[in-house]
Formats: sequence, structure tokens, C-alpha cells
Amino acid sequence: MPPYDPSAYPPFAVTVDLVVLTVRSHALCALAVRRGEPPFQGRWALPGGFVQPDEDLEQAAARELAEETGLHPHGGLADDVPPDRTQAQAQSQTKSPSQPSPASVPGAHLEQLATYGDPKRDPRMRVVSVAHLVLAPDLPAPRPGGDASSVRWAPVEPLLGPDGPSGAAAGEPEQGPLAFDHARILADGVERARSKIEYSSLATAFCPREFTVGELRRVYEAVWGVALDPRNFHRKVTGTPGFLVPTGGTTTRQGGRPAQLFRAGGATLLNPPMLRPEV
Amino acid sequence: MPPYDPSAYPPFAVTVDLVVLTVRSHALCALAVRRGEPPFQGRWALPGGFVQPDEDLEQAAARELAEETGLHPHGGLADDVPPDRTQAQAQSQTKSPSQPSPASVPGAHLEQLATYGDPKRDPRMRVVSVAHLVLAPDLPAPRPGGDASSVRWAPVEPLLGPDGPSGAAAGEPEQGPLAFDHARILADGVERARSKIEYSSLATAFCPREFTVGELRRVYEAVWGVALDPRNFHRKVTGTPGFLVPTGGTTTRQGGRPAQLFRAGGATLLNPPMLRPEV
DNA sequence: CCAAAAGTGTTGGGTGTACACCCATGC
DNA sequence: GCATGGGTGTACACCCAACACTTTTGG
Repeated sequence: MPPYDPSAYPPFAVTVDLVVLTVRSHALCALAVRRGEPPFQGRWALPGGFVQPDEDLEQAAARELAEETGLHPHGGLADDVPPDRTQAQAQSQTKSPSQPSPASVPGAHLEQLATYGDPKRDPRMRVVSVAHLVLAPDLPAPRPGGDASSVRWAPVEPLLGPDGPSGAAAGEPEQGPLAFDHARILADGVERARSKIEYSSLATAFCPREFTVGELRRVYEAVWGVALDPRNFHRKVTGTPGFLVPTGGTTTRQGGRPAQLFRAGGATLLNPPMLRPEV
Repeated sequence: MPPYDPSAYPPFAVTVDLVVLTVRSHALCALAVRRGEPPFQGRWALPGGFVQPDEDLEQAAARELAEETGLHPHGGLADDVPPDRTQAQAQSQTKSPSQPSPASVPGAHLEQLATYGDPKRDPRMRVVSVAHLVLAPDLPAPRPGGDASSVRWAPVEPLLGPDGPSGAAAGEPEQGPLAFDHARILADGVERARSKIEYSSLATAFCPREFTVGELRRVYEAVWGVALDPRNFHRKVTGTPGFLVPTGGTTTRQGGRPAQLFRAGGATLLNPPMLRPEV
């Protein structure tokens, strides 16, 4: 390291940005907030904010998630998650069936994604942003909190197009592409999610606490944008030890023959992995 | 985002730390520098330094690598690498055989690893460090540069032990575990390298520009710490299109029957991946 | 009865593993 | 000749893709 002289180096602002993904009506969606002030006023952006002097990066991400979106997962986030054990925490918590939660949010997943520090990424000053990735089940519409003028779940496909969200429904006023370099951050987050569900059990983070094999399959299909064979998928996931734990109950909420309900098991890594079909 | 008032947030220092890995005499080694001043004076640490106001994070990592260690890879690092194309750059550059370099350093690989921001990770002030991972071929002993009092290649196994480098050779004065949280950063970097050579062609970044299949196999064996079947390994790597390109030459530098020489091909992803044996 | 979704059985092809075996050099 | 490492052939097991078929509900 060079000689230590803090005053010789101009200050950096450090923020966290959040790529919050969920699956809604068969499509992968990301949480977006509308910016209330310049720069990029009126444009959609990823939720995020400044890191406080006394908090860890992951704590800052969890706090921002709760502040700006009203999301208050009771066990996996926003509280006292031990750092660098988020994954194990999110997995193991679903194993205790004695939680007196009527409709509480099951274990969402939070992990660091990457850090973006281009000198010109924010026109106001030098900002280094540590992006985090959150995988959440399908939630009721988020209520705006903090200073975000509005919050919505936006399908990721239009946002990832090369020239902004051109797939806007008629009558919905679109505001151009995402602010700052957030389109790139979102793309990195989506790519991470797509590859991580191949070799880990993280797809269950998109599901409610109890779910069917078919619902889990629709998660894979939405995230990957492909169709999977229901029979082989069923054999695969039920045959991987520790991936799914049957609860004994059944449901017909998808129609057809009643389906077994499962919870996420303790396994976090999938051997062999789920194979993503060629695109 | 909350209302914007830069002065309301105390400044963060932003640094880059480097996990530089290579394979030397059948062992995975990391570059370590001895700290010349407090805190942790005399202890070994990862190379690193402050990000300058006008440079990108990846540029800062490349500059620090050159400054502190004397490493001057001519094509892949330290110069005008386009950000977020490092991998393609490192791969494609080996395809132009017309470089007039007598013994130049082939394409080392540089990528962002993770960011570490625990409020107490540096006792002096709040420092957020963006760690980068470098995979380099076996190089001549690095010459110290900058203010590092000494530099060495240290086998990673002793450094990763739970209680510091206890595997020191007799007579070599050891200085306890790595400074700051660098043991954890190194562990994350090693784990990233171990998993990435499974599904990418990055193991060639540890090899000289021309190498044999056996040399590549010894890279895998050193990084994973396992023994691989030479026959199946040979079939596997030569059968993956785009992974290896024969140069036509042969060598007997490993003894035995002359072996074909290869360069890294254009493929960056391996389908199917190299399978790491159960440990 | 029919549609829809959940599950089970079976089969063929591809791929990894283990290991026998031959090849070409240096000493 | 012999040791050393390079390279090929082959048999077996396993896994996955494809698809026929049965089960259990709602309308």
C-alpha cells in the first residue's frame, strides 16, 4: 500500500443498489422505483441508497429494501442476518414449521452482486455502488416508502432491451431506459439469477413457503424463458436429496389433480445441477 | 434514493485489493506483500491501494498490480483494457500469433471478486475495498515496486488454515495470519478460481502461451488439490471444440514422449464442464 | 365425459470413469 | 533396456430426453 494519507484522496460516496427479482404471472419481474428528483427525474431506477457510517454493506442493503419498498421479511432480511450466512439462513429457516406467521414472507435471498465504480456513472460526484441481488416470492404490491414517489414490479425483458423499455403497454407512460447504469446492473443480476438456479436450490426463494413441483417448474420456466418437460422435472427435483421436503398437504390451486405441497429442504447445492436447455 | 446531500455522509475510502494466483511447482500460490507500516506492520497482506479519483475500479486494480509487484503484462492488463471485456480480451489475444514478444507474459485474467465493507475492517477509518482476482502464469520472481518492502509467492494452503500460516518452513520467520480481513478475501478468491475453472477455459490463464495437455492437467490438479486421470483428461480437453488450438510444435520439457503444444482457443465457456472429483 | 394438471414407467443415446494398452523420447 | 510421460481403445454405469400411460380433481 502507498503511504497512508487519507486527506490526499478525495472522498467517495458509497451506495447500495438492489436488484429485487420475483416471478409474477409467469414473467420475471424486477422492483423499480420512480426517481423524484434530478438527475434522471421521473425515470425508473433500481432501489438503493447511501451506506451509513456504522453499518455493513449487507445491512445497508437490507435496510434500504425495507425503507424504500415496505418489504419487511420477518426472518431472512432487514433484521439481524449474520453476514455471509444469508444463504444458509434463508434455507434453514423454512425447516422450522412452528412459526406463528399467518401469511408472512418466507425466506427471501440476499447476496452481493457486484460493484460499479465508473467515474462518470453519477454526474454529481464520484459514487461507488455495491449492487445486491434479492430473490423474493410473489408479494402483494409493494407500498412506497421513504422518498420513492412510486414503486412497481416491472417485467425485466423490456428493461433489458438495447434501447430501453419499448415494450410498454399502450397508455402506460414510459420514461426511457433505467437511470444511471442500472440497466447494466439489472442485466448482471438477471444473469446471476439465471445461472445460480442451475446449480443451487435458490429457485425456491421465488416460491411461497409451501409450493408444488409445478409451481417450482414455472419459476424455472419464467426465469430461463424456456419450457421444461413436467415429467422429467418432477423426477429430477423430487429425486435430489434435501432439495424438497414434503409437508403432507396437497392443493388444487393450479387445477387438475391435487399436487403435493413441499417446502425447501436444507440442501443448497444441486448435484447434479438442473440443466438449462439450449436457447 | 433519500434526499441528496453529500456533506451529510462521511467520506469512505475506496481501495482495491488483489488476489493474484499462480501455479508454482505443483502448488497454488498467491502474491503477498509484507506491510512496511502500521497497522499490521511486518505482516503479510494482499497487494492493493487506493482508487484514484479519475479511474475505474478495474483500471485501479491493473495499475496497482503493475505498481506494487513489477508485473507488466503487455496485453491483458495495466493498459487500456476495455472494462467488462477482460475475459474476451484475455482469450482472444492469444489467437494472434504474430506478436513479436520474446518471452512476454501471455494473457493474464483479471476480474472483480467481491467488495468488503465491514465498518471495523480497517482500524484507521472506514475503508471499502473492491477485491479483484488475477490468474497469472508462473512468472519469474516478482520484483518489489512501490513501497512494498518485499513480495513473494506464498502457497495458499497454509494461509487458508484456520489459525494462520502454520506451515512455514523452518528458518523462515512467519508473521502470523494475513493482515486485515485478507485471509477471508483470499479464501473467496481461491474458491472463485476453483469453481470457475470447472465451467470456463480460465485454467489456461495459469499456463504459458504454449503449453501441453499435461501441463494444463497439472494446473487443474494444483488448483483443486486432487489427482486426475491423464487419459480421460486428455480426451476431454482435446474433445471440447475451441478450448485448445494445436500449434503444430511439440516439446519434451516434461520428459517422456514428445507432447503436442497448444494455445488457448477462443472458447470461454466449457460445455460440458470439467468435473471436479468428490473430495 | 372432458380438460387439465400430477405423477410413474420405459427406453435409447450420450457421457463420464476406470483401466488396459501402445507410442516416443531421454538416459 | 527401462523409466517417464503422451496418447488411444474399450467396457460399463449412469443420467437425461422423450414420450406413453395412469391418476385425480373441476366443470
